[in-house]
Amino acid sequence: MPDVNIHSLKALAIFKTLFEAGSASQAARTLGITQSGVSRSLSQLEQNLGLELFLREKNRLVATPEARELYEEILRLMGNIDELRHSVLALKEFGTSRLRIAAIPGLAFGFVPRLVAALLEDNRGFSISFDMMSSHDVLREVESGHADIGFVTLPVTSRQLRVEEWLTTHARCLVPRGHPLATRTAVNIGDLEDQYLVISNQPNVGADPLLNLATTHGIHIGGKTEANIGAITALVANGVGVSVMNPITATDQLSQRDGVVVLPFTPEIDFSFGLVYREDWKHARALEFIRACGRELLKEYPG
Amino acid sequence: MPDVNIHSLKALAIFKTLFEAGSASQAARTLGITQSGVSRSLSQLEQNLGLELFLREKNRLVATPEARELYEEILRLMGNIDELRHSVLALKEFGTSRLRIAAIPGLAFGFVPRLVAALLEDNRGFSISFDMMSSHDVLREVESGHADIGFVTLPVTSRQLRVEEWLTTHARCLVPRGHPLATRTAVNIGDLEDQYLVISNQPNVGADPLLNLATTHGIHIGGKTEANIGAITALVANGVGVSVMNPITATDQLSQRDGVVVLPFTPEIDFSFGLVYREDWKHARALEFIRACGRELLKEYPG
DNA sequence: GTATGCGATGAGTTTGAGTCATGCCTGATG
DNA sequence: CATCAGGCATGACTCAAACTCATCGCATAC
Repeated sequence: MPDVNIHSLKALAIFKTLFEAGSASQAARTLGITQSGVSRSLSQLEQNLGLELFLREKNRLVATPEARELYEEILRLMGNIDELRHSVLALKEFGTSRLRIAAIPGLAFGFVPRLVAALLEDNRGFSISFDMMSSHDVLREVESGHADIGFVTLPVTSRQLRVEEWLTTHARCLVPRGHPLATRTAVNIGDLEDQYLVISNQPNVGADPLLNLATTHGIHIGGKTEANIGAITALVANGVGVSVMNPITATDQLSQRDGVVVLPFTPEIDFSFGLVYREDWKHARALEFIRACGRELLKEYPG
Repeated sequence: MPDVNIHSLKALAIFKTLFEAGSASQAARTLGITQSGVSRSLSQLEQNLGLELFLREKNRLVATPEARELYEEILRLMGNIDELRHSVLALKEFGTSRLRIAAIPGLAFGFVPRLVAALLEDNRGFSISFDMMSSHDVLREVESGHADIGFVTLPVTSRQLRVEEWLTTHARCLVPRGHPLATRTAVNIGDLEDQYLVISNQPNVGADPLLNLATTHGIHIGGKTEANIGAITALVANGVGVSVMNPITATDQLSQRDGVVVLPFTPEIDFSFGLVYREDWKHARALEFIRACGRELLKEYPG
């Protein structure tokens, strides 16, 4: 029984051109080979597959329904090969074609998606997987090799990972438009006396820097709502309370939302985030590219 | 710049074996060629792709991370090629590798799925799409070429389509266990006097054969619920009423459901279903195979 | 009838995949 | 330390597959 051999893509490619061209002569011209080459390739392919692909009617080649279906299958395969080709290009250029990213929620709805878009714009060959998780889990994922790079808030401690600071800035105060504080040019911790606060629900509850700051300054707050960082601006916009958060996440979320005023906040609460990756990634050419994209991107953020 | 050529699958296959084997000599043994052939193929592939796939360390080949990624990509591609191979096999055997089926709801939850399973069991190369719709829409889909074959209740009229009767039988009466009629050995239309009926909600409301029969026999029914044919046995099982339906659909639905008794019904209400396909499909080898599968399947249904 | 375009095919040529023989290197062994 | 075994690279060669060339038969257009 003729085993369906697919030794040569060439025969498939010739068939594809032939099918598209409609005649062997035309296909030959397109391919830059002779008509006899096409004719031979076809008859050989037919023999190989055990399929009659073209009827020879009145000295013309007429595609059979089988040829039509095979053509579609081949189109699919060519697409797959194209993907492989793209992967190879990414592999050449960046040393990898697969980039698994883990990031904290504060960066996962704006900054990292934009970074991913920028990366893909330069090379469609990248196959990217992107997960959002807590800073601690980001470290674990990168350490264990389940992710290639991670974005975390600094400082972090990890013996195994390289840590690269990308940005250090200060937290801003988010105030609903119409709120008494909204007309100020800056907000001080003292202004938050008796204010209702919206804060991020971090895993370590006592670690919220704003609450700690309030405590050390003897400020009594009016109450607090903990929420996922992705929902905080929405809560602020709806007048639930005021919040203090890093300007990156704030900018990401406020780009489409009105009704929130962003003000400087004192005393300064440091916010620092960066990139982590395993030791064995230190030479990956992709890193340099990611850094460049990130630098470019950060310019678009205030501060 | 070296254009990433993927002329030969052979080189990729050799690389794959090499990667799996870990050494060129072993790969050569596996492939039944010589070590020098593998060595050449590799260095050529590396040149082609412009990638260093193996480091030559102390006279051993050591895979680079790039090689690892390429290997995974190649695995994927090989899988795709395998799919193509299967399609070709289906194409050889049945003249098609794609089968688009449209069927009426009464057959869509049991008979046709089982038929599809039987087809796939014989040849995994089939790519099947299956839709459920009204008998009228089935005809339209097949006529328009959106579906290759259709299953409908007969009789149908279509100038363009070939119609093939597969089974003619008589409708049965479905009675909830515990119902006064449940102990009978057969049910006559007269027995339905004052009974609550569950009937299929066909598009043409006045066309329900059971209701028509009742009318002509002067039978007064206690009431009726129209329901999707897929839900009728469930309604009967829960004591909503009795129903009369074709034995194929009944069997399909009752296989996992207790609480319903199926009885012969008089006078006989004919039920006939069959296959429709376009003229240009009359020679498709797949048809013969589908018929065989169908015949086999029908044996498992009662009478 | 002639010209043109298409496909098939026998004969000849080119190409490149694979083999053979060989050399180099390294790590194990006694 | 000497030897040996196993692994990779490479120059020279071989051979089959792929392609070209030349030519033929067939259909259609003018």
